[in-house]
Amino acid sequence: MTLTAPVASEATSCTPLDLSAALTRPQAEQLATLLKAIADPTRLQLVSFIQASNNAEACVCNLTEPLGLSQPTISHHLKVLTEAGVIIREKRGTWAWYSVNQERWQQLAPLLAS
Amino acid sequence: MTLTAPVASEATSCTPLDLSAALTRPQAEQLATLLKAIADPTRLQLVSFIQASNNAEACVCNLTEPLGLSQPTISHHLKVLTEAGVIIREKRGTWAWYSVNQERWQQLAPLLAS
DNA sequence: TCACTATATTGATGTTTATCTATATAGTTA
DNA sequence: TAACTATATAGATAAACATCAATATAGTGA
Repeated sequence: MTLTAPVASEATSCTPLDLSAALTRPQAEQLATLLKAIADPTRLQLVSFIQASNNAEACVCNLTEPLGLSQPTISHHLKVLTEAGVIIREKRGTWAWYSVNQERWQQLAPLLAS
Repeated sequence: MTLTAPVASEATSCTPLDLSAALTRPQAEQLATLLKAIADPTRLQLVSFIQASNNAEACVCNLTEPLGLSQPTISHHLKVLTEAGVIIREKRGTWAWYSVNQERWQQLAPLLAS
């Protein structure tokens, strides 16, 4: 004889939550994708460095040296940020100029204040 | 006319950026730690579920079923969120009640709207 | 005390990710 | 054309992480 499974209506057990106002899985996944893109110290510095540069744009070679990482690693991080829509890539000649998507970045401003 | 070089003043190498206004490494690491805590769809839903519950607090057993994950996994995620200061843990009897750190959560509001 | 319940911790496993070196691609200029 | 430069991609590796089953801890009540 096996033990009885927990009864759903048991008085002392947990009441189901009303989740009609909560984040759905797709919503949570989409938001997590954006947050993952910036949840890395190197990528946060990359965006900050681009923002702090002269015309609010920078190329890969500007960013490699101050971060002390290899060029492919910087390119990789910039790709992640670009695909998340946090920064924008514009090719001019052999250079790739990156600028900050201000609308997206402004959404993150409240978090940066802490 | 010839194609635009990067900037007339610099022919070959990149001009160093002025990073005096940019995020320092320790600042970036601290912020990344907070962002990592919420950059996960399950943890975003956990916070949202707690927020949506009756007194804006929930215990582990409330959260296990709607997420379809094991109890140890939920406890693990709640620990990550607690250590990041996103939620607050209060033990009452055998139950552990979790509530949202409203100040932190409000900083996310602009992102939730997008 | 003992049994039951709620939650936390441990240890293992498969997946993701940050990083490198090596190489490829593409634009510029001789 | 070839050489040079800036950037991207491929492949490998080690670390971090999400998850589970099993177990430990701690509170409650008979």
